[in-house]
Amino acid sequence: MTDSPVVTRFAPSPTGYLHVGGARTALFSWLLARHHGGRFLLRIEDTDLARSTEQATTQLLEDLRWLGLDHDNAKVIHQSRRLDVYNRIIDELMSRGMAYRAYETPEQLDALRAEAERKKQSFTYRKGALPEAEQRRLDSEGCPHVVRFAMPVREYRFDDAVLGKSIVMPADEAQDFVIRKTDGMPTYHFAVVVDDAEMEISHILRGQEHTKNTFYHVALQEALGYARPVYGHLPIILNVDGSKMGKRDRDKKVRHGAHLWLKQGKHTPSDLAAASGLESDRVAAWLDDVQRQLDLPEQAAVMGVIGMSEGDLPEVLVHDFQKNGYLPEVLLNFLALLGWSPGEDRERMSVEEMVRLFSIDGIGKSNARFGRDKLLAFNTEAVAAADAQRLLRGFRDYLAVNPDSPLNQASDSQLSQLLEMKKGFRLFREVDESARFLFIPDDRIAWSAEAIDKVLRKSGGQGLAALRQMRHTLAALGEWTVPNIESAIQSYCESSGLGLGKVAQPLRVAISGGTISPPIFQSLAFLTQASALTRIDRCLRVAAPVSL
RNA sequence: GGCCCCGUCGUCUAGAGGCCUAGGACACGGCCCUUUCAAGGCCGCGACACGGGUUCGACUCCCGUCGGGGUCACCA
Repeated sequence: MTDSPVVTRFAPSPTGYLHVGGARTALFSWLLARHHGGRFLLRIEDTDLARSTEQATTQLLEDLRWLGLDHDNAKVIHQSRRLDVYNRIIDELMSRGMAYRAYETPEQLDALRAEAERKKQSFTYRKGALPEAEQRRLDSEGCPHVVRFAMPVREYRFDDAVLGKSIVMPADEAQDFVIRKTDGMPTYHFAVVVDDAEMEISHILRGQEHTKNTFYHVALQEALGYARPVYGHLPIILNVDGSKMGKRDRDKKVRHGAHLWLKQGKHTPSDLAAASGLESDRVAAWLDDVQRQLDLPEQAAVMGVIGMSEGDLPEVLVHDFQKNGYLPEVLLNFLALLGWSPGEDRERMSVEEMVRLFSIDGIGKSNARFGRDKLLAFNTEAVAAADAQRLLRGFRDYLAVNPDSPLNQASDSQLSQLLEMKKGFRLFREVDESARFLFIPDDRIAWSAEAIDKVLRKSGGQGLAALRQMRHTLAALGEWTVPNIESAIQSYCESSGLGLGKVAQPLRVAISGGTISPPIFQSLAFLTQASALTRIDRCLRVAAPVSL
């Protein structure tokens, strides 16, 4: 047992929203630190100038905040602001002859790689390709160059805490990798090693795609005299079908929906562009090329036009889960289970329990598929067990990222009332969507043709007849309360010999426009009597224009 | 393709040689409840990738085959 403090970190590159893979890596690192009473630090790896954005950083922080994965460094570290540190160390390495300038252009390197491939050899870059004199000449001319680390050619190995074994790289795979790019920025390999050492990181949990990089990092650590942290490489999270998970899946789904919309409505790509307020060329190119992706606002615009909603898309970003109405602690619980188990049959855990039970030993070695069914079930349970305050807070978090919902006008007590009415719901989105009709003006209710047909006109207009009767009964009601409404409707059912379903459904359609709503008595009571009657009258006009 | 990692129900997993006629969860199927959507109750279906070893004994150890994934950047 060592008593040196456990310090972990999450070090995302700000190139987009946080996705579930990243969230799980963050979670495991966070759990490890919290379990040992250590520290969890956050660092932004923004050394790729072209791809990093300020907005992504903001969103990343917001996603982590929503998840509740708090970091212990008040000041988040940005690598792009530490160039002087990296350059100082790189200069030092060069003066020690452990790093050198290299002048090949990307094209030249491509050619070398292609040649190696043709000879069925693997390409490894090693110093010495250039005669000493030539190297000096180029150095003195100040041509564009990268700096490479002269990686000592020998076997490297490290112990992987997740796999529970040591991983070896043979000497012939050692190569002089780039540590400073032509633009003067350090590469990931270099910045990561320097920063992890300076931040005194003790444990690094990261995705399996980094396994091979670890040998480079170990070599650098040895050259710089840094301590080696414990490494653990996490298995990958895949789609349900076994393919690699990515944001692309959502784009794919939207494109598919767009093509359907074009075909069914006999629209052209420029119609779509015009309707969604985008450039026609861009939309057309996107439709034809599966490699292209729309950015988020564009995606939303297109979805609006073709009638797709957030719930139709597979969630891959943490933000998507918030937007669809999951509780963050549920996402965390589910993500933790994807690749980690506390043993025995333990599954539903609060964040505190996960902290208590977490250990690297419990992390699995095989890739996991991300199935949303179980997550949904977890959320349903959690939401049923949560107290009113938690639900209200969760609902507000949901509404904050769904600014278009009319429920944003609702008061806290109204929201709590809806949550109570919809007991048994799975996602906040369901509560929202099924209750929106309660918050829009009477003259904005749009009746679904299908609902009117099925519930009101079918069976010789039985539904319409019931609705007309109920209109009178409800109009005659004194006090507009749930018990009064209920007893009025119940007694009508008895006297008419109709089942409650035959009466409730027409009413539901009349006041909501569709066939899904919170329980009917409470929905009616939520509206005013006048409003309910207005809606019924309008519905009757819409459904039976001839007979009126 | 080279190198590396992995392989238990459809999915996530428990399992560290006899506790296993392989446990749990979700999904699925059936029945019940029900004013819609949900929720709930009861019952059920369902896996150790394959082939060789080692052992008195293998889901557990070894080898091979097959399958999946990762990686081969001046991206992280």
